[in-house]
Amino acid sequence: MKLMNETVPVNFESLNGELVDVFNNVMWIEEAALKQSDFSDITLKDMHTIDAVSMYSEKSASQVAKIVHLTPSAMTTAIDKLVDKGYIERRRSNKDRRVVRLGLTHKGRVVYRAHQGFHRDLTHNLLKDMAPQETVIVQRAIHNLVCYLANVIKH
Amino acid sequence: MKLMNETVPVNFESLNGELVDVFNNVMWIEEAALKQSDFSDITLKDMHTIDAVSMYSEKSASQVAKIVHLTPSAMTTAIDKLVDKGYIERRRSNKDRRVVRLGLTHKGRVVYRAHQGFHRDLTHNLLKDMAPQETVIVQRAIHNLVCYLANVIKH
DNA sequence: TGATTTATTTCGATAGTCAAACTAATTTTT
DNA sequence: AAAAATTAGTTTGACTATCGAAATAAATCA
Repeated sequence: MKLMNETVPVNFESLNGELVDVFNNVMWIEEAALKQSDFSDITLKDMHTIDAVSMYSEKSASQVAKIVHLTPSAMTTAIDKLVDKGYIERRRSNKDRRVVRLGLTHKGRVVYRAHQGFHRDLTHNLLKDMAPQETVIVQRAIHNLVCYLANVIKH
Repeated sequence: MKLMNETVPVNFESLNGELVDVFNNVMWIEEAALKQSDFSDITLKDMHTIDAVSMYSEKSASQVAKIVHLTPSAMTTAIDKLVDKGYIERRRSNKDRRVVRLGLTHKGRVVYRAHQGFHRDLTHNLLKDMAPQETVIVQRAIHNLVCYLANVIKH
């Protein structure tokens, strides 16, 4: 375990604690919000699938599987469910008839936008009462995190 | 859907995107890191249970269940597994013999500290190359988020 | 004491996941 | 051009996590 030293700001531990809090809870809160919404028939994981399918590009099933870290077989059943519930459409590509192109239905686009709204609210609240030059610093911090995580991925 | 307006910094969308990235990926990265570690026999959810049991307080099974958002029955089986694997100890309270007090074994404390280390690394990297007065701003932002999420919980 | 509440466990059902085998379409090799 | 290898997706079977309802056990209340 690392010990604190003098160069670390005194409230490192409290920041760390709040960060852990955020990570442990966002997912659950998002899930709970979804259950109380008009789209209670899908889970947060379904939501992420819908998000990966997204609005404007026609991604293949395996591309989406990769994004959400599911195996192709799990993706198949996930899509089955979302097709049944009317959020996603399957179309066999004419170019290469092995591939399945995925797209959102009207209902899918509605829930996609709602989910985007949720995330925008988070971002707005992250920046609450911040001066423009302060928001830049926050942005740098989040960017640090993204870079670090990207590095962890490629060990 | 909220529209952007002039008071919002131009890179709101990019910050929002990176934040979504972080939320969608931390969990998965944490899970993957765990699989490659010496503790590949537990999942991230197990890790969060261990974290909730934590080092120094003797929490009951249902308290831990509440923290990690599991039903008591699911908690029972989750604990069974972690007891078998040697991470957690069950002790019946002498005060009230209905309640099960949970504690970490030596192995449990080791993995708990490793997990704390992971989170501390995240926090360190969030603050990478930041001046002390900048870290305060970042802390304020994260605190905003915690407060917002706490509000969402109690609708 | 008997009834009620509380903490945990057991049981049965359901849903999500993976790996392996399989189908169909495409590309490469010979 | 036929055969072999590759690729995209699906089906199947096994396993795990989770929940809700009922069971158990202990404490508290009337």
